[in-house]
This record gives sequence, C-alpha cells and structure tokens, in this order.
Amino acid sequence: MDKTKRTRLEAAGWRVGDASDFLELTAEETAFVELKLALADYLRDIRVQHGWTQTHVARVLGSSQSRVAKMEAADASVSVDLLVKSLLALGASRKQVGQVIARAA
Amino acid sequence: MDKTKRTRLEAAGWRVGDASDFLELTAEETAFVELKLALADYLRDIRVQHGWTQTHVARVLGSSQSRVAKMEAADASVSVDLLVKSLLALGASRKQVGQVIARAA
DNA sequence: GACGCCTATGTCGTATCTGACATATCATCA
DNA sequence: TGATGATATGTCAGATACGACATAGGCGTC
Repeated sequence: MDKTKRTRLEAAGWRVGDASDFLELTAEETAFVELKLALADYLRDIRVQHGWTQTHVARVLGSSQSRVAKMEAADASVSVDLLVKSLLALGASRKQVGQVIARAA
Repeated sequence: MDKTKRTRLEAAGWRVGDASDFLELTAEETAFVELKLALADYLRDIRVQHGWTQTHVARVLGSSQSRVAKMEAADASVSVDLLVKSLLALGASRKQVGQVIARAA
C-alpha cells in the first residue's frame, strides 16, 4: 500500500493492521474513506487556489481554523456532511462535488 | 415551485416561507437538500429494484426500519454520511454515488 | 535567536445524529 | 370487515460531531 495514503488513513482515525501491510477495512469502508479524502483534497485545492488561509475559510464558514485543518486532513471527527456543506459554501456546485466523488482514486 | 418537491423539503425539516411561494434557502442550502434528496431517491431505487423491504435493508445495514424510511424521505435527522455509507453497503460504488450527486436536478 | 504567520493536534461542553421502540397509516386480500 | 404486511411518524437515551480554545510545529524574515 502507498505509504502516504496509509499515513493519511491512519491520521483519519482508521486502524492499520499491525504487522500486516493491509488495512483491515471492508470494501465499503475503503470506498467511504477514499470518498472523504477526495472531498478533503478538493476543499484544500479550492482554498489554496484562491490564496486563502484556513483562518479565512473558517470565518467564511462560521467555523474555526482547527476544524478547517481537520476537514482538509479528512479527520475522523469530520463528517461528509460538513465537507459537502463547506464546499458548497465556498462556491462549488453540486455537480462539481459529485464529479470529485465519482473520479477514480 | 413544484408542489411535491416543496412537500418533501418541508418533510425534510426545512422551513417554507409562510405566505410566500418560495423557500427561504440560500443557494448552498438548496444544493445541499437536493443532493440529499438525490441520494435518498437512489437508495429507494436500489431497494425497490432488488425487491427488498425496508426491514430487510435495515437488517443488512444494522439499523432499523424506521431509520431506513427516514433515509428514503431525506429526513432532517438523516446525515449525508449515513446515506453514503448505506449506499456503499448496499453495493453501490463510489463512482455511482458521485454520479447520482452530480446529475442535474 | 526571536518574532510573526500559517497549519496541525488535543481536549471539552454542547448540539446533532443514530438505532430502537411504539404506533400510525396505507394497501391488499380473504 | 378484519387481518396481514409494508411503510411512515414521533420520541428518547446514548453516541458522535461540532465550534472553540489552547498549544505545538513549521517556515520564512529580521
């Protein structure tokens, strides 16, 4: 498994199979985490492309810098709801959100 | 506004502008609700196409019949997380979920 | 080094979501 | 009509996610 992805999965709160090189996730769990990571990456892309800081985005969303950081990290404490709402609030369209989710890993 | 959609939005817990014929929702809120409705419809489609009952789906998901009913109604108490996880658990792919979201209203 | 700015991580009280249960509504059929 | 099966609605205790705050790490510039 790709090391950076594994690290991101761990960071997102998913257990990594100790000695084994495989995550012990069902297919659904894997798909769900990848979906979240895709949204998180997209959120960061939008922010960086606009030259915004996490603090600025937090102000726009009515949230806090720390939560924005967790969103971009696809932290386990962040829901897909929050990611989707945030993306829409930052100007992404429903169609764009869907495309980001549908795009292959 | 289309009457059945309006009814569904109300049922989903969104306030409808009293005398006015328009929902007082921002563009983001509208997009978010439509996104949820699309997932809810898709969930029902999958279930019906397989000839499953809500009770059967609930058993598969480890949930209850009432929650499945609320999912299909895009009830305000149902998160996008739950809808997405349920769809994936029922065999939908990440790509399919994305396409359903991206598809125009 | 010290400062400023940005991002990451940990924790906490509160708000929201969840599964479960009870019950209601609605068909279909005998 | 009554009975049976499916779906809808209301409620609640426990679980999870939220914004907020504190603080740490990284990285330039002086």
